[in-house]
Formats: sequence, C-alpha cells, structure tokens
Amino acid sequence: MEQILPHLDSVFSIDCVLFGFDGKELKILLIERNEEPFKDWWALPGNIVGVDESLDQSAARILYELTGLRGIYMEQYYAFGDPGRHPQGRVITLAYYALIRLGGDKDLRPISTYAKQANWLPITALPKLAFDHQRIYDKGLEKIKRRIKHQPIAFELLPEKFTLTQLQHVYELVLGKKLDKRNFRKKIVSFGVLKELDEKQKGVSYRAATLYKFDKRKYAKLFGKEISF
Amino acid sequence: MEQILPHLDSVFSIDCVLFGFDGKELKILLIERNEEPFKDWWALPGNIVGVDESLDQSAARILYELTGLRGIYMEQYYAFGDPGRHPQGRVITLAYYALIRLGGDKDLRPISTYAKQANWLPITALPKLAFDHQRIYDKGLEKIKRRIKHQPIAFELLPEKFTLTQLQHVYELVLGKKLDKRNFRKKIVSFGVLKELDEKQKGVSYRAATLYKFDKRKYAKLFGKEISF
DNA sequence: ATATAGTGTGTATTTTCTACACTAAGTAAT
DNA sequence: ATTACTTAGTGTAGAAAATACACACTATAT
Repeated sequence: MEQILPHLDSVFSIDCVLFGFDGKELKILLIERNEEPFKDWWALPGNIVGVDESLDQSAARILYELTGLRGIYMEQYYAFGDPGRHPQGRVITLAYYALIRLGGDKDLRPISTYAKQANWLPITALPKLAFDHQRIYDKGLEKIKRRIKHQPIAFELLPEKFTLTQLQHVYELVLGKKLDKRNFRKKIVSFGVLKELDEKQKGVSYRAATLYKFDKRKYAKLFGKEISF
Repeated sequence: MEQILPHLDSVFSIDCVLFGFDGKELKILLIERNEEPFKDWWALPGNIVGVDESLDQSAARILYELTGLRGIYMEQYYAFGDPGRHPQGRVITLAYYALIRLGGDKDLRPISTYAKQANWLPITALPKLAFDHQRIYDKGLEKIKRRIKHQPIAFELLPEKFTLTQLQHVYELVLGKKLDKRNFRKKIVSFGVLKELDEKQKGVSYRAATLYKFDKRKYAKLFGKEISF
C-alpha cells in the first residue's frame, strides 16, 4: 500500500509479493486500489511500518490482515527508494516475498476501504501494476528463483503431504522451465530431506502416487551445505 | 483493517560495510564515534538519506565523503529496523557493502566531527561494534561469500592488473578456506573472463608471475549463466 | 654456485549431470 | 472381464565437472 501523509517528508512502508500455489498455478495476491494515486490500478499489498513493530512483524501483519494466515515463510529482499517512485513524495519501501500454500476459499479476508478487492492472479497473466510495483515483483521472482535452487523453500508452497510430481511442478513453475522427471527424482531424493509415507494420493482417476513429507530434522543436519538445481 | 500511523520521529539511514583489500588482508573501514550514544565505540560508517537522493546515491556519497573514491562497486543487501536497535528512537537502516582496492595512503580523507578517526581494520581482529553493527557486518560478509561464488566481484578488490595467486588469495580470504592452486587456475581460466597480459609482476625477489586483466566484454556475454566456486 | 621462495603445469579417479523409453498400477467406460 | 486411458515409477550409459595430488622451473639475493 502506498498511502501518504502529506506533512511527512519521507515515509517508510513495506510491500509484499505474496506467492501462492493452488496445485496448478503460481499466483500472487494483488489489490485493486480505491484511492488516488493509481485509483483502480492493481498493486502489491503493503502498509506503513508500525511504531513498535519489527520489520518482519510488520510484513507478517500485512499478510495476516489480508489472508488471516500466520506462520508463513516470508523474507525481506530489497529496499526501493528512488525519489520519484511515488508521485506524492518520498516513500521508501521494503519488499518482502512470502510463499503460501493456497487451499480453497479460506485464503482471503474482507478487505479495508483503501482497496476495492484483493485477488490471487496467476503470474502468467498479470495486469499493469501501480507505482514501480512491476519492478518490485520482478526482483522478487528473481530472488525466489535463485533461492529455490539452494534451499528447500518449495515445500512452503505445497501441502504437508505431497507427491513428487507436485514438487517437480512447483520447481518448474518457479524456474520457468521443464525438468526431467527421472533426474529430478534422483536429485531431490538424494538430498535426503524427504520422508516417504505409506499413504497414497486419493481421488484421482489414475494410478495414485506415493505421498511424501518434508523432513525438517534431516534438513537441519544438512543445513549450511549448499544444494543446487 | 485498522490503519497504523507512521512513527513521525522515525529516521532512515544507510550504513556501509566497506571491504578493502590491500594485497594482504581483508579489512573494513570503521569510524570511532565522537558522540553519544556509543561515544568512543567503533561503528560502521553511515548517514541519513538525503531528501532527493536515491538510496544508491546516498550510499555512494557516504563512501565518497570518507574515502574520496567514486565509481566503487556497492550493493544494498538488507534493512535492519528492530525497534530498540537504536537507544534514542526508531532508526531503520539500510545496509550496503562495497568492495575497494586499497592503494597506499590515499584511501582516507579528513573526517567530519562526529567521528574521532576512521581506520581500515582487518576483519580477523575487529573491535566490539556500536549498535547492532556486528550483526550488520556479519550479514554483509555472508552476502559477499555467497556472491563471490557466483559473480566475478573478486576483481573489484584487486588492482587492474593482478596475478592469479593474488586472485586466489582474495577468494581464500573471503571464503575463509584454502583452495587448491591447480584446480583454482583451471576453473577461473575456464570461465573465459581473464585476459592474459604480456607483462610480468615487478619488484619481487623470486620468479615474477604473469599479470592478468578482467575482461568485461567477455563477462558481459557470459552474464546470466551461473558460475560457481 | 647455491639457497630460497613463489610460479606454473598434468593426470587419474570420483562424482555429478544429462539424455533418454518403457512397464506398472489404478480408474473408467463398455 | 476386457480394454482404453492416464499418470507413476524406474535404470543406464556417456559426458562433463570436481577433486586429489607433486614436482620442475625461474628469478633474485647472498
């Protein structure tokens, strides 16, 4: 969000790129602004940092107010502060991204007055964004591309139990390219952070795939070592 | 959604971790404070962001005022803003690191009144730092460790013409570990961003090593591809 | 001429990466 | 029960990259 208080010569805000995965598509949460400037434009959700909040808390609050979710993986990744990025004055904004598993309809809450609506939109068909939000988004995507190659953040986008095909799908969407099935499985299994379950996928009209969990204990041991895709 | 008001007194600053290499040691530039709080403590150089400056410009200015240098490689890497990180109120600070080739005495200029002195201190023997500057430094070092593995920033620390041994030395200091000479050379040469010169090292009392230059044109072609150490 | 200190080079082994295609299992329709 | 359909799940061979490792060369200083 980009609300401005006119008497301030500089304002400090946080904007969030909330990545969500619904099992099929990679989406981000955008709000349609109901105020000038950029009335009726889509924008990244954001807000002013509260007086006694840490930056991380502030980002978590923005996410909570929009989605009702807590305990989500979020990471600060860049500060944007060009004079002139905001038509009404100097606004320095800190960008965060978040990774969210989307589950049905419970992913949005009633929104405040400054926005008409909030919506999960697929990253393959994003509208024009207000302010310099396109740039903020671009840099966020770039960051998670890099990050997913080295750390197991893909799990944050998936339900607790998932199939290897789903996991591969996440990698393909984020990296923007196809991966070889056999090589992918070989590699991801070799990291030793997956726990194979006795359970199978349900409700599919074909052979059900084995379900896996991410094993945090094993990952903790591995931590520090670089993994790569 | 309730609107949280911005903290009117909040201050926005930039702090810099200036890494310098003098051919032997990796150092950072610290200032000894002459004002409360933390009077007489060592601290990272920093300043308030000017009204019409971009963030990058502001960081470049801080560096220029201390060293007289321009055109130095700098990168923003994190924002620190815990309430309580500054005893006198909310100060959000953006951290930058810079990579500087140190050449003799011309690396420092007369300093302003808020500091008693400024000094290049080796990272192997740093004093206690004011505020949360230890944390800011730690994160900066972590960042360049990661970065040097994937992008040719090591050249920023070396003079225009350098030997392979010097280059390896920089990698070893930043990464904090020994590298194998033959493998290092094989790899760095294979990236194809070095230009071998006809010149040799001078003034050494042993066999003079061949000098190399970093070839920016070749690097530009390679850009985007990941290199790794 | 000899001691010294750093330069510069090759190979064999292991590990990782890549490319590639078929059978197995379950569901749905007839 | 048979068949058609859809996705799950698996192995291997060749190429490329990473690693481990040791000695001869060259310039200077004494």
